[in-house]
Amino acid sequence: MPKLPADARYQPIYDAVRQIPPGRVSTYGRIAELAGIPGRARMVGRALRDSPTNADLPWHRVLRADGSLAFPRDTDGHQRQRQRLQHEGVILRQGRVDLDRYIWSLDQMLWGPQACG
DNA sequence: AATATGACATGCT
DNA sequence: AAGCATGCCATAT
Repeated sequence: MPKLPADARYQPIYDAVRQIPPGRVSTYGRIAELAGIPGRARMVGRALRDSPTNADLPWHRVLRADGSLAFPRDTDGHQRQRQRLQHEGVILRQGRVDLDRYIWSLDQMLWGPQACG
C-alpha cells in the first residue's frame, strides 16, 4: 500500500482538535493520543502548522504539556493565539494557561457542565 | 545516506 | 524553576 498523503494522515488529528470545546484547552500529547498516534506529539504540531488557514480548526486550544504556547512570546502567532484564548475566557498567567482549570477531558463531557467544580 | 530541524513529551538533575 | 538528555518521526538539506 502506498503511503497516504500528509493531509490525509493529518485528518484524525484535525478531527481530534475539533472536539475541544470553546473555553477549554488540550495538549499536543493528548491530541496525539485521541488521534490514535500516542507518543507522536510533534506530528500534531506539524499537522497544525501545515493546516490551511481556511480550515475550520480551533488550533489555538492546543497547548504544550506545561500550559505554555508553542509560539515564541515575541511572535504574532503567539499574540493571535493568546487573543483567541482570551476571547474564550482562557487567560495566561506568567505565560501559561492553568491546565488544572482549563484542560479538557472526556469525563467533563459525560458529566456535563454542572458537575464541574 | 546522514544530519539537522521542528506549533512536543517525559524523566532526571 | 529551569535546564538537559532522550524518545519521537516527517521534512528538509
